[in-house]
Amino acid sequence: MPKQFNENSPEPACEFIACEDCGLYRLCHLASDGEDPSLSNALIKRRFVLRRGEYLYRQGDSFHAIYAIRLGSTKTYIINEDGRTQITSFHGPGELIGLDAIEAGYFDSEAIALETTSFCEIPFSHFQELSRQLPDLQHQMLAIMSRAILRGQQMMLLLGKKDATEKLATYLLSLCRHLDKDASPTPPFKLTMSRGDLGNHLGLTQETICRILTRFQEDGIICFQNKTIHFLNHSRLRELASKTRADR
Amino acid sequence: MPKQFNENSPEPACEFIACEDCGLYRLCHLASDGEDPSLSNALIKRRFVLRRGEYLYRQGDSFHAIYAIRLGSTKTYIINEDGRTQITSFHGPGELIGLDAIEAGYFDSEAIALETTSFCEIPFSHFQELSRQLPDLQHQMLAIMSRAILRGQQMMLLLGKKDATEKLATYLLSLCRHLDKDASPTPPFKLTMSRGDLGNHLGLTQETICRILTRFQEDGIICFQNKTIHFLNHSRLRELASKTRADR
DNA sequence: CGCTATATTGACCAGAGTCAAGCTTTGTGG
DNA sequence: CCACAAAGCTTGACTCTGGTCAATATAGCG
Repeated sequence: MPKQFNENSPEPACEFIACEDCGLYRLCHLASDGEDPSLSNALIKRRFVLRRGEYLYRQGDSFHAIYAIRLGSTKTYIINEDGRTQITSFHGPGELIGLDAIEAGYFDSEAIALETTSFCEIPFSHFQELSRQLPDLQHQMLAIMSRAILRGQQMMLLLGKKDATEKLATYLLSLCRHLDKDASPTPPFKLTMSRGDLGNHLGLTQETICRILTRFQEDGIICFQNKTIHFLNHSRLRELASKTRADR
Repeated sequence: MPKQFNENSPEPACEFIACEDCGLYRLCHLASDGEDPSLSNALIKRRFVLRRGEYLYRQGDSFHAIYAIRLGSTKTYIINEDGRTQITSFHGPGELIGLDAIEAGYFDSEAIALETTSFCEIPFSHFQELSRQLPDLQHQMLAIMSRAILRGQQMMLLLGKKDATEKLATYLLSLCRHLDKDASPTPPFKLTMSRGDLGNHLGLTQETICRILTRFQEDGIICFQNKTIHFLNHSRLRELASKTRADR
């Protein structure tokens, strides 16, 4: 039950991601900047908000739109026949969700808001119509999907070849990329997912996540208090993310 | 150094995959069946053959084409900073290779022939030109990439949540899908990759692969002799591929 | 202000990795 | 065509990382 998002709501607009920083920007920009000004805003149908725990879509839902996060975060996971789940990605502002359902026409995965989260919805039919007029739009979409495939491959490497310490260090580093570079120590960062979710995503248990976070803190690499985390030593984290040693 | 493939070579043509069974079919078919007959064969630039161990492309090579396998098999892998590799997929007849390089414009992965392998090459520029005239071509490409993303997600589930037995059973089952359904026992199937490669792909060691293959044979599920394998009990394999038990 | 979900920490254990030895297959050159 | 080398496969013994189970502690929520 997504409720319509009110542009004039009391929520602080400044925290929303700027369109220029959105993964959709090159799509939207092409559309609104095209030769025909009537294309303006043709891509985005609506914006809406979900609260923590609400589903963006569920397994079996039919696919008709892709989504971009304006503010907030989600987790996306697939479900095995026996009920086990694998969180395939966490998404934050500017990231796209739903690309995996284009072929089948329905979702095999589920997406849930981890906190109050605001989305842009791009109906796939809008995208298809527009892209007949703007071939570059097509290319941008291919680029976006190509990037999603690359991310999947990096995830396979992490899950298949890294030990627990490397996994967590790698993930924490990927969070830093979104933050101000180089700044060390960084401003506080909020982990919106639970330890269990983080473990699930990385192929570990929540207990292992706890233990390693504690160790990183003892070693002065991070400083955390529940969900809030400071990164104190980026370069050490980078070393830990891929220890040099013989190939397995 | 790919050598030009000779259509009139003495190799048995019957073993090549039929175009109708190729992952590219819907692309090629659209192109050669379009309203403008001059589009015929505009997609495929050439066909060529690689021998075992020869590279289709290497890390850093610039991207200009995607490839379809006509006959044979390849492995594709990515390389971590520390030199560890993760085989992200094995490809057989009808499958597409190179989709991960579209965004960057160069390959971050490498692809190697596991045996003598014959390819169709589709220059990406051909595809882009044609797709301006045939919007359906674009949609087919999105579908193909969407499927690649799904495969990646299934791989994450396998690597992150399954134990060694389940991993191998799942992989063996995926091989069966390509074979004649239901037939049990199936005709002999050739594993073209080494035990080490198979282990690498599944997040295991070659020793573990050996031990589990031996166990499967003792249990009458498969029968193998070196690289040749017969599937004797599909349903048991299906049970092993996802043991019912509590979610981790 | 209690209740529930989440997080932390410890003790113990098992699955898969490592190391090592021997075997088989494949490929090469004489 | 054979001999030898190299690569790949198999099996066993042992180790160790990270999972499991369990007991608190803490945070967030109504």
